[in-house]
Amino acid sequence: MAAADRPCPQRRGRPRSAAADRAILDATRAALVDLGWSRLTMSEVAHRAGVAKTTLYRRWAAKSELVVDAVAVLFDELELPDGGSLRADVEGVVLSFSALLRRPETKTALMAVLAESTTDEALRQRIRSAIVDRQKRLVLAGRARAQQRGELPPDSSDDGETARVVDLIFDVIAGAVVHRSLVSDRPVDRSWAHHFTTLLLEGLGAVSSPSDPLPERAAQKTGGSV
Amino acid sequence: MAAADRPCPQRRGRPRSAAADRAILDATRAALVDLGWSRLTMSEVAHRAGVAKTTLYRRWAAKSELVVDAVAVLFDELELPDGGSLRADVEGVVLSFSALLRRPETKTALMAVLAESTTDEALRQRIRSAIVDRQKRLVLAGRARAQQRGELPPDSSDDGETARVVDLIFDVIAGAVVHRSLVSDRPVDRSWAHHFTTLLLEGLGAVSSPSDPLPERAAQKTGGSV
Amino acid sequence: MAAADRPCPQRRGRPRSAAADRAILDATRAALVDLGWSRLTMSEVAHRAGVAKTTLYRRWAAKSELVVDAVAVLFDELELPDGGSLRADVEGVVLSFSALLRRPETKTALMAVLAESTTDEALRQRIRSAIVDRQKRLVLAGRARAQQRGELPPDSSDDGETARVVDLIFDVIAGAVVHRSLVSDRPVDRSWAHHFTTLLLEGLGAVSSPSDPLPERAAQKTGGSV
Amino acid sequence: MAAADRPCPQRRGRPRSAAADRAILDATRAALVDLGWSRLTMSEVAHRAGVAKTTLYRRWAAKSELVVDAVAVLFDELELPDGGSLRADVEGVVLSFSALLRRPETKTALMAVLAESTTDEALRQRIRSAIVDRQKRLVLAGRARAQQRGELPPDSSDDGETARVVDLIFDVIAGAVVHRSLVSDRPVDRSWAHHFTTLLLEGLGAVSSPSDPLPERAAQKTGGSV
DNA sequence: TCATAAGCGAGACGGTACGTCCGGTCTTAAA
DNA sequence: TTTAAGACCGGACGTACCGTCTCGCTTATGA
Repeated sequence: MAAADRPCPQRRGRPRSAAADRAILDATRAALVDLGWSRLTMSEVAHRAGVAKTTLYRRWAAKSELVVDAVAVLFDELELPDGGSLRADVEGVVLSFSALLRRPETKTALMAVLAESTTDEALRQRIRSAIVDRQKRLVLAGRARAQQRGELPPDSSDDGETARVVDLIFDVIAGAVVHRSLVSDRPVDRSWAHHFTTLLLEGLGAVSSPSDPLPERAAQKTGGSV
Repeated sequence: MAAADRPCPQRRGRPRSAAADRAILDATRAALVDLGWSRLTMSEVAHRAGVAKTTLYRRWAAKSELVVDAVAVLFDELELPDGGSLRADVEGVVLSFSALLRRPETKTALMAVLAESTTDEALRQRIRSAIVDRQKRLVLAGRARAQQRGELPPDSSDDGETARVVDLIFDVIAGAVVHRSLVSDRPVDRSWAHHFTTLLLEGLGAVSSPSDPLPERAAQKTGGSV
Repeated sequence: MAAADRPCPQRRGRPRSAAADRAILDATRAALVDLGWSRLTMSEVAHRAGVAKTTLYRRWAAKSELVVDAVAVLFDELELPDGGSLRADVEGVVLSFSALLRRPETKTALMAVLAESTTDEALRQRIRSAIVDRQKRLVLAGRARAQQRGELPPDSSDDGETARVVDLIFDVIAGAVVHRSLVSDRPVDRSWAHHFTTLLLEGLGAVSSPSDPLPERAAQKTGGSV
Repeated sequence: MAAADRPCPQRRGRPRSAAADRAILDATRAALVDLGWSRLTMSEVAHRAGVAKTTLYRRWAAKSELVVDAVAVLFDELELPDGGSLRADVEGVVLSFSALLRRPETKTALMAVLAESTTDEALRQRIRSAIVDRQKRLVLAGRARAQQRGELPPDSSDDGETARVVDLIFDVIAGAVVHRSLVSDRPVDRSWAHHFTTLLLEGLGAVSSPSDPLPERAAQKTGGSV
């Protein structure tokens, strides 16, 4: 993203240092771990990266933009290994997403840049394109697999309809995990993931009745049917 | 909350001004609207409230604590009017919660103090006791009504089980609305509320099939059954 | 001078620290000695004085104003001990003025603030009122003594005439000493002072003829007559 | 001076552009007029000259050296037209020197480089050889003419004695004019030049008595004898 | 009743970080 | 090799807030 505004491969004068780019983003993540968002300063990042402040400001206009780029790559590491069933896939993504949110650099950074973005339209777009919208690929992948398995009906002919459903599921899964982790501040463990998945797949009735036992670990491995 | 640390009803010397308390909280909300979180300063609040900075710091140790108290009262204004059905109640709370999150003072403040709280245990507790946990009353009320109507089975004899379910539903509803509003940055309108409620009540299958039409306004008023 | 803008002895709020004033001016002089003008920084002065930069800027808007006030007091230490004759008085003031200009804090500061003042009218006035005009007292004192001794005719009845003459003598003496010391960069010693005084008192002819021997030290002590 | 460090008339590779030299010195003078010394930057000079900063630093190591070279040429333009008498010659040089000091590029530059030179021996020598010592030619010329006219006795056989007198007169004339112009900040006009010359030629007594009327313009043209 | 204790507005205090600017060096491609 | 362009590191700039402090003053008791 930092390099996105280079109009041509070689303009004139000395080109920007790619090593500096890397060092800055690494230093930003390290500083986030040590200091959190509010005590993170541009000076500190520059110092840790062995770079002058001007070099930093040449690339990123504000702390929030720098942090978005620094943590975006971590979200891209999320994957959706095939668990063999829709339930297993949902539980898997819930657990791996919550593991990501437990990392200090992501949890402090994510909420902070979102807060910043409420009064900064450009930042809002940057967050969505660099972090949020990219993760919908996980929902799309899980949905496609479930359709192949016959667990879900094939795509509607209406593309808008499909997008609406994907967005909805994305907001519900991501929102629930974020809220549990960072707002309610309680652990997203196998048990919670199981009950959440039940609610998602079967609705409120299924979790309100006392008949949703947490399966044995062995049982989970084979994957429960929907 | 500001007064919570008074050791006895009346110490000695001049008592603290209640008018100052009010003026400060009002000024904080107004400044949040105008400036957002990151440009909000203690000096600005003091100036707007017509109060010295010392008066402010005598009551709140940090910007984040002040803001928590200032916006907490707004969350307490959330209510759950009886919509006649579980579906109507859920849609109602979704829409009124999202309306609250559209207010500039809440949306900028909520994410910011949550971000702050990731590196501040005391603040985390303050947020939970002043804002988050209080809203579970809405889930409890809706659930009780639904049980009275027979839409949900009565409480399990296991209190832990009940708390688990209430927490889960709370995280799913609140998380989905917050994510939709502040992260995906898309509107929580009647249509979205309807589809979300369908997902919550009936599970993934119900929203994936093309048979979940948004009812007419009139139809919604009478409330759809589960 | 720094305190000159206090409208009343005690306005409101915490009064400014007189100790800080003193520490800053002392630190400025010390830093001038160690660093010279161009490497002198506000940060360095603040650090040496054990004072925050804000405290500095609250009193002085710019480095040049600070330095003017810091060195002005040194110029006020110049005195004109009665040497018994006009010649002795002139030689005395030449030597003590040149001694002052040999001090590193004055020689680096004086030219620098004068340079600054060429593009800053306010600074120009500050320099004149704080440093330059005050030294005319030396010319006035020497002139009065010489008149008492009968070495010079009494004041003209025309005040403008008197001021004109005083200004002229002041510019010639101060200018010659400054030029010799700082521009030509050669020493102002007893010998130079003697010949300069001869020129001043008797005119060009007296120094151009080879009949102006430097008197013995003993002879100078008793003071040569004009 | 800029070219003084060329080891041989034609090194190897592309020769330095003489046009760049001229453009840089012109730009320096122009920038001095517009900005004064302290706001003059190397970048600004480079930009105005249409030259890269490297080209500038290849020729001058520091701002002060560049400025010395840029203004030195202006001082070389001073001349001493024969006024017919020693008095006329002195008044003439006083007025033309003060006219030079009224130019913004000289007045701001001269004091600034002198200030800089108080902590920089190399610069001090550069200033003396490029600017100061060259002007003694004016004193020498005036003195020679006066000797030819019989207004002054012929040179002493002692060369040191002669140099001492020339230096003294130079410091007195230049110092007085600089001090009047830049320190006292008052005009060097015909009247001041007349009284100063009287003091220089006849000594203090001549200006202290009320008998030194400013001659009519016509009278001055013919030139008063000493 | 009046001393005492705490509150109050004001604003100076020592700090820290800001984002900008400049100095002087280095690295490109072109000449 | 020099040139123009411009990125690089370093560091000072002057400003803005932070949270604390020191003032003179006010307001309620409780001795």
